[in-house]
Amino acid sequence: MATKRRDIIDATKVLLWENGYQATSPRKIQELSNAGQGCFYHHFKSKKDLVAQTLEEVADERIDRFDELFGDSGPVIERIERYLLSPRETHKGCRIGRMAWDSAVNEVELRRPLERYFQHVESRIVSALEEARAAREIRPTIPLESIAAIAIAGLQGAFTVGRATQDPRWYTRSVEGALMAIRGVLGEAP
Amino acid sequence: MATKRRDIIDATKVLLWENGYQATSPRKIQELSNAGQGCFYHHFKSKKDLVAQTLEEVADERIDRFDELFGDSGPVIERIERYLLSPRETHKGCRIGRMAWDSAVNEVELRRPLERYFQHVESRIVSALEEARAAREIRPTIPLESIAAIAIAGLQGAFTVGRATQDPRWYTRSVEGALMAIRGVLGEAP
DNA sequence: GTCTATACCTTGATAGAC
DNA sequence: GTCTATCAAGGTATAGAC
Repeated sequence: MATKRRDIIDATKVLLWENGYQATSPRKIQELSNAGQGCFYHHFKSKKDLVAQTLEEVADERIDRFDELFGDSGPVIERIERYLLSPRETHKGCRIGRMAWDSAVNEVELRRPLERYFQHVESRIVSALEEARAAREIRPTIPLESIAAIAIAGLQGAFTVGRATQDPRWYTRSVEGALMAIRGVLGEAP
Repeated sequence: MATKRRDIIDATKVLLWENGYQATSPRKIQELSNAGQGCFYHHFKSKKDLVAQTLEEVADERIDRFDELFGDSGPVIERIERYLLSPRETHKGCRIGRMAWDSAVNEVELRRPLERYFQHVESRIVSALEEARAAREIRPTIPLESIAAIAIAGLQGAFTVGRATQDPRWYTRSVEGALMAIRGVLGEAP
């Protein structure tokens, strides 16, 4: 271990996902990473600075994970399915979307990774739909941006109702509903 | 003004919606409602107790508001439209769903009103769809519970991405996408 | 680069006067 | 029912030794 900078960021990732921005204190991060006060403030000039750097890493990771799931070929409905149906810790929610409901979202530096993530996912889904349409694989009955929006918001909303009710069936029903709806608007293959 | 109890609850509603549970301190509530420490703890035995009572009221209000929008007759798609397209303060989100991303959700007493709200909305939408199907107004191609789930999760997710990006277009696109998808699976009127 | 000590503020709650 | 005074604990950050 060259330096504790990495341990501090890793501990922050855990706590952010578990408890959000506001409830993640420097002290708790220090305890989890076994770093002292001085060490912490040597590497990061403030809690906000640390979290900004951490969220950029998290966005990178989640973007990579999305790309891995979504792939770059195959029937578009299957690609969307892999994104929506991949196993999740449903009660914890999306590492990125979760941050929208914290004071984190009020700071530009903390919001930027969230924008970047959603922008990426949206544009990848839309591109895939465009290719499928060009290849006559689908005959969508509504705008492609709307289809992507259903997938993305459907998943994020599934997390919200799942957490509010603490009942994973609400999550499942929402995600599967979104998927069925998307199938419905993709149109018949010729 | 007989007692300050009401002012305290009203101030709590404002602050909860604005900042969530964790960031809403007894002190800030006291300032906004012009009540002292003693007064506060005379009426409520703790912050959690106050918030539990406040959230029950908020759930009642939002349920009433939903019923008002959704109505009890007319084409079911129009009723769902009124729910999804009613004007909102999109950057603040749903007074109820918002609480799912706060430590509030870890306490049974605080979670109960959230469950009650979502349960109500879900069962009303499903009933309306059942009636419409019985009346041959619609020929749904997917389960009615799934349709309701798209509406509910679509709206909640729209709030999340809208807040994460701070761009109301994401909200609009998501809500309208959900609506188009629902139209797509309702089937043709005979 | 890492540690301990320290400082100052906010939080959530209690005590006791009026 | 309402007020002010007070408190212990934790949040965020700085100072200075090693």
